[in-house]
Amino acid sequence: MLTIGRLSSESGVKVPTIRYYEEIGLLEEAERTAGNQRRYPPAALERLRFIRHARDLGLSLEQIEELVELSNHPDRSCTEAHAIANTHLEHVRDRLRRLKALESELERITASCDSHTAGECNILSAISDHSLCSGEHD
Amino acid sequence: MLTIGRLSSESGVKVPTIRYYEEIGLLEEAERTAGNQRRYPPAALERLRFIRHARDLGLSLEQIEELVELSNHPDRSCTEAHAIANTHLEHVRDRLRRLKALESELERITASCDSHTAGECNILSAISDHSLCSGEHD
DNA sequence: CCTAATTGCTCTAGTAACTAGAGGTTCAAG
DNA sequence: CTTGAACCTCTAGTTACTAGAGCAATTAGG
Repeated sequence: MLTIGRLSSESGVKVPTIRYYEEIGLLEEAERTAGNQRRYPPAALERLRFIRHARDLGLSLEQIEELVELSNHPDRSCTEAHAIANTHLEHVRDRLRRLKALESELERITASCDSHTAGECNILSAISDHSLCSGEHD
Repeated sequence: MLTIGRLSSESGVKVPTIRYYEEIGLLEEAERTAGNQRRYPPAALERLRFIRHARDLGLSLEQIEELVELSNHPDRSCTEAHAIANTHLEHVRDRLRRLKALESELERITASCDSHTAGECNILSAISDHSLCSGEHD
């Protein structure tokens, strides 16, 4: 059985975050010692690592909850898992596209100014003026 | 003088958001009619468009506040504006890098599964298993 | 001039995903 | 048995809004 601190250091998820996950029902409630402290079975570490990685991948807690549910029922179709992953991939690609447009625009903006007083600073006017943007962003 | 609704539709910023901006001091307090409704001078539209565009560029309200401050003092050095824009550009490039790593990983994950039950679904195990990731992400 | 529809007002509370801090308790080592 | 680290609960704060309740003002049509 692991303490919450141990679970935290092994999973890379902070202690208050673990308690938070329990609170919102993403993590099963832990057993308690006589003194009311949480003790976790090794399986909790697996689960937390799963959650952690999925978070790193950018999935929302809601999506993760669905995946956790799914892995609790190994007999169910994994179509949902595919759907979640694919939807997310679409999302990521979309963000990539918009970030690239953004990068060019910021490059243009920062390159456009070589003055030294705010009054003639092109950065300020470039930010005001959306019409100069080449592509659309966000 | 513009009503808040007009200001909203011309700027693309929603009405409650405009009130929120006023509340946090990002936008000057508007004049009021005898009946307590806000009325805005055309300059408010300029300002809101600036804010809107800066938000679209991904700047935080805090950063925007600095820029607004700066443009209120045209005599001051614009070094700060450069710093803000450059820092943000760095941020964007960083996110771009990580999103690309993410894209490859998601591609790998979704391509890896052709089963139909959650029990043998590679998506679920791939998400558990960070060690398969090629690059680091987030 | 009156009425109805639209737009406006304030206030509270909710969202995501945590994080920070207060104030107190339990545990493990020496 | 004492001490100090780790634990507990609870409240409130973060960012940038959004939603809704309940009511007041404005504007267009008749």
